[in-house]
Amino acid sequence: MEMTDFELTSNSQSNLAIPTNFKSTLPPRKRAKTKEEKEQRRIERILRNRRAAHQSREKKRLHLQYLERKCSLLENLLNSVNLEKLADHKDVLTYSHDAFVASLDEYRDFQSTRGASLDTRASSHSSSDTFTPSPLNCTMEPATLSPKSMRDSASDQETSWELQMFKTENVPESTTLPAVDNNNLFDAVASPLADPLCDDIAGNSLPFDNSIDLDNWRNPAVITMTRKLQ
Amino acid sequence: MEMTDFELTSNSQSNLAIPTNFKSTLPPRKRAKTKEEKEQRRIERILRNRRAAHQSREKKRLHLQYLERKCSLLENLLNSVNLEKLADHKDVLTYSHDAFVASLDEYRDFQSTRGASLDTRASSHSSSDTFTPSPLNCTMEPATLSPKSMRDSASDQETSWELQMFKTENVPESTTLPAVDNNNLFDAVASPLADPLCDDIAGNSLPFDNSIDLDNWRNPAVITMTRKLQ
DNA sequence: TGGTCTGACGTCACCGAT
DNA sequence: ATCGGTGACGTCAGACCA
Repeated sequence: MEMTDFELTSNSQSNLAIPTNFKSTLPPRKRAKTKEEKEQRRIERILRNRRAAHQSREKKRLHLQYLERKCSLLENLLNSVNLEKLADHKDVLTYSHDAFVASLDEYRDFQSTRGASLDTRASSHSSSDTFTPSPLNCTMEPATLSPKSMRDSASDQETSWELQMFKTENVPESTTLPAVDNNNLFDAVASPLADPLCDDIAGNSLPFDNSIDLDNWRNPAVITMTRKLQ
Repeated sequence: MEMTDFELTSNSQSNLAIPTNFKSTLPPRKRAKTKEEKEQRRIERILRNRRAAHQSREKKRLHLQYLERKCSLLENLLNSVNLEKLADHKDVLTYSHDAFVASLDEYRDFQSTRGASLDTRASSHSSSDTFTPSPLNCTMEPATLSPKSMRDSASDQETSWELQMFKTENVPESTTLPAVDNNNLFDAVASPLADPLCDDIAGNSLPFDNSIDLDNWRNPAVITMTRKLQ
């Protein structure tokens, strides 16, 4: 194949260490004349493109994350109002009653017809490693997720918390929380939700008056549930 | 390079026509002995994997499409009610007024902090089934884009779960969730998590105050649960 | 023309399940 | 040990922009 193998020795492998700093030694706006110049241009372009691809993937990933969070928040909001009653309060409807009902029907229809469920593997990943709590968060205002606020804001009777589990590098075993078994946890989560986007689960089989939303796509899974306790 | 070029002639190119039908001529459960057998196994695996990758991509694409549509419908629905007025109609709120306002604030906060401007570039590439996911113009630091964690790849083969809690309030002791019951999804999920977590919070062993730098690189693989109680 | 960006592909590494 | 699924990567093709 020969592949020019000039200096692009990385035909198929990770080639970690993205060439974030490489300079073109060629004049930027000049027609390449020599075969060699052409080659160098080509190679530089490939390097740049490699980097661009990386950025593009990252952006896409963030976009996905954004969409998932947005859906989650929107559903939360939606679940905190009684839609049936709402339909009769004309004064809170922006448009007509019919417009509202139409939107609502469209959404419900979408939710019911749309399979959109993927396998329920929920790959529990790493059977024996540790829960290491740590504040990630890009998306939240510091004030919003301030650890203080969850400790001493007893003023509000509304309790809402979110847990996020995410993969990170391994940490020493000593800090493990022994009681929790990841596998069991995930199995417990995944198995009842074996079938599709579990909007109907909230409806009948489980004592939820709110929604559970299992996102089977993400590895391992994103589960959003809302429940009204007494 | 020579690359065995047995029958895998497609080193780098599209090679449309996914081999949907190929049969293994090798016994399925037998140790490969011959070099040739091993080679054939390898090649068949590569073909199968090529196909699997295709499916996986398709699935991901559909999921993205699903999320976009869902968000869109939810937003439609939301836009058809006057949220300000709604907050005062306690009879249509599922929970408390505060709960509703909290959800609303959370959503608005999210919307404002996230750029959330999709450029809605009408793709000319419409092949009638391809959906272009409107690249989000996410506001992020330049550092986020830089391929930082590519460097510390020495340890990235071992991952563990991290658990994070954000936007949370005090959970009443009386509502501490009982032991895991497979029929109760929420309990099954929450109790293994809630107990150690709460214990650790009480024991202040969770460094919620420090902000660990966000690993933007790895997929967060998120479990998110939201629980509301009145 | 030159550039970037992104969809799609094929490959590999890794994981869990079998 | 083998297999399927998937995250990540690098490459190419093609769009769009300078």
